[in-house]
Amino acid sequence: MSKTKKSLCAADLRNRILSQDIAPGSDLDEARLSEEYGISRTPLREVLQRLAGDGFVRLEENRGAKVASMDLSVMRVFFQTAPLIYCSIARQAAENRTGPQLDQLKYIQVQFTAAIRAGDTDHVALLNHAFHEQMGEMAQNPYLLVSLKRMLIDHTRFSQTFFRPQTPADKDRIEKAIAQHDAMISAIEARETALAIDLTLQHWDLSRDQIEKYVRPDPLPLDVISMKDRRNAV
Amino acid sequence: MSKTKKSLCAADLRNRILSQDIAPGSDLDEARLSEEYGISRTPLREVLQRLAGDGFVRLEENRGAKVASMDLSVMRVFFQTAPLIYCSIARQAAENRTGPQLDQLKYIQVQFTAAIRAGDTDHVALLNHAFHEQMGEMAQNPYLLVSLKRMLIDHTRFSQTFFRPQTPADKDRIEKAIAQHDAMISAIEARETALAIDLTLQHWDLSRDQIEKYVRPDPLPLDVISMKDRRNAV
DNA sequence: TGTATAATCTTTGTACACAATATGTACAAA
DNA sequence: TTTGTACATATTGTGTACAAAGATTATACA
Repeated sequence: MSKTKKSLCAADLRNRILSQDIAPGSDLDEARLSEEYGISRTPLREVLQRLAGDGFVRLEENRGAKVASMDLSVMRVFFQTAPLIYCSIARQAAENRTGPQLDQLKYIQVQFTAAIRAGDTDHVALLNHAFHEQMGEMAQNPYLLVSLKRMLIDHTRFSQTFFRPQTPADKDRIEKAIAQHDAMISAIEARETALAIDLTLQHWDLSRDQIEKYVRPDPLPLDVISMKDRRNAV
Repeated sequence: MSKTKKSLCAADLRNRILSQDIAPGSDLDEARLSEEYGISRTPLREVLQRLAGDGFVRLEENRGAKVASMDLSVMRVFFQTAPLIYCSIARQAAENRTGPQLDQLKYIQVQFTAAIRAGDTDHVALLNHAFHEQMGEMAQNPYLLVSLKRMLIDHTRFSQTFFRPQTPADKDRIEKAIAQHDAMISAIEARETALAIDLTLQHWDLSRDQIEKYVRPDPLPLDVISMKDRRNAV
């Protein structure tokens, strides 16, 4: 019973960090959290240790746990490394996947699509996360898997806005992402390694563009008058 | 004071696992270890949680901690993945290393060489481990670093025999490894990326051959008579 | 004698109390 | 106004006791 509480706590903290419900860099108060989740401080601390091991939080001596930060230097490395890891995973997923793993991937994709159709934006990002984590499991490569998991923590946090469409163009991009997932499933099922890698690169390009758009949005108008001028000019 | 005891415990367990003083797959008894290191079970459990996060041990629900196993399937993936990770790390180490990091690498190499000259085989493997971990730090890529660390855990355990030379040929190989380390330091210092990668591949080849030789040793003689026959024949 | 089940023992998990350390605030001195 | 120090407060770290789960042994029965 209390085991459930503990794993529930771990899962909830995980999701809250991924969805930026708890902001990067923020402090986690042991006493508060242990009360919130109805467990004692001892097991809560163990949960934090595990989250630290998986890279969700960072433990500082006598200063408790902080949510993993996302500074600019990390972001640079993220963009640099993502294609390598994602493609390596895709290759091995196509080569090594098992039947049950594929079924699980399809099941996640069904939920993912349903969440988008239902406008359940909070879950969409987490289900997208689960999709790519499942691909990681399918690769059956524990060394690359840890890298992938680290990347996904940041990727999911970066792409929070991706699944909150504002414009029709945003909705198109999401539809494209769904289609790419479907295509990846087919490629992996057919063990078409080269295709799986190619689709992964396309999927990455789509996601990267969206993240860049979020990080470097269109500048605010300089002033109202210039806006009017420009509009008249057009 | 007790903080020291705790980190000492963590470091010692780490080293004992790396040097196979504690065998892969073996159980770790909390009560016994906490007594052995003079700390209470609570902090010891935290140490184990951390080691689990770093991939040294594996925690099982209500069954405590076991040292990470090394089965055949893992080994296959290890050989498959090592060049990718090691070369990626070498590239970025050459590109991103800082001065102090380089100094640290040189310092480790001095200790490494000295330990070999002194025949201090126990420490040699750990210093080799430290050398490659430091290269990982220099790459400044947290995503790849976690992969590298996982690889190094297994690599160090695999190559226990490497640094216990039996034949003159073994000693030659160790000298070659020292020279390769030195060359890598120079390449990284000069930021010669391509050279660093090339040296890393050579270093990997050397290590891989040695591991293979350990895993698949020369077969025992079928019987004494045949041995004599063969010797006379030669 | 072999198997199933109960009792016992061993080991892990949790709660809580207390100790150690860090943080914040008030006040004094430069 | 700024800097340094002492004290109060808050938060984290550790030890111990107890609860819960697994493993083992003993015993009953077929």
